[in-house]
Amino acid sequence: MNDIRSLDLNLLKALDALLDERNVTRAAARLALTQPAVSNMLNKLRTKFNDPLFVRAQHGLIPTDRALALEKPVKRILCSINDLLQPIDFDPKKLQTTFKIAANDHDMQTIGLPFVLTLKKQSPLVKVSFLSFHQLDIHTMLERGDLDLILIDPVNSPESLHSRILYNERYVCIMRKGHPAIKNDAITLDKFCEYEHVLVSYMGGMFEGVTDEALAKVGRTRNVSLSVTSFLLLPSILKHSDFIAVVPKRLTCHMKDLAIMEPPVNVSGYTKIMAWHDRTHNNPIQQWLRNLIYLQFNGEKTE
DNA sequence: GAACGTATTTCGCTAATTAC
DNA sequence: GTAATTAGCGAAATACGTTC
Repeated sequence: MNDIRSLDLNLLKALDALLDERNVTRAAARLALTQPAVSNMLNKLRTKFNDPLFVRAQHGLIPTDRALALEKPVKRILCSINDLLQPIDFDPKKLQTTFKIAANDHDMQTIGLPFVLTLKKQSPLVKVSFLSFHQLDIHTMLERGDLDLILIDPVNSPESLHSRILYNERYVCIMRKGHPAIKNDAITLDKFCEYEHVLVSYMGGMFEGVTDEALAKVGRTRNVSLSVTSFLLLPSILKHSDFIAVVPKRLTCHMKDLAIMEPPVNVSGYTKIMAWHDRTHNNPIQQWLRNLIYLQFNGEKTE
């Protein structure tokens, strides 16, 4: 009988895992079953949907059009069921879970650190895993539940995600205290362009950024002679050299022993958002997590 | 109707086989 | 060689009949 009475939800979980993994062995590992058990479930799914669903390839399985058509509805159904099973009221003190958040290095420091300190006071049993999102397939990881949340710029965020603005940021200029370019606790545009700069390029190898765009507008250039992949390297570089850097203002909270001043050119700031998948949109624990992060920067709960 | 025993079904395992 | 499928098995769950 091909109706809901004969449908085993575990078969949908198996189908979901098979669609993600395209491999019976890996799907079985994910479901904590043996490979033949999942092969058997696949056979039942084939009967249920009257379609082969997957055809064998040299390495793993290739989904049929029918299987691909089922992919999104199945994920949506499993997500809804998962939400149904979440407690309406939960006690943060007893909550035992791991939140997985992707962010760049300076967001881990400026957003992640204060968030974790607050979180641990409210939920001592919770674990947090920060992942550097560069070179990650963010959307797939969010869809599969390998990530809960990303901290990102709106321009780089996939459109299909839900998002919320955390804060607007502006840039400041930093260099070592006693730097020869400093005069009256400020720096002139000429001095700014005269000295060598260090720039952070997460993918590596870039020597131009928003500051160069701002300088170009006023017909000037600067000399970026050092490119690094992490903001965390900047303090030690700047302390022991005459390099200048332009960095997000929030980052300088952790750089008290450096000289911080307004850049002599109007560098556009940016907006930082958190983004999440529809899968977790209505999950009360995830909503609580998002509010906790939001409250780090904004006083009022609105979600 | 409750309790019990037996038959049947379902599920997941290991091992062997088959397909790519 | 790797990965999927099949066969056969045991354990657990479920269905059903019998007894009180």
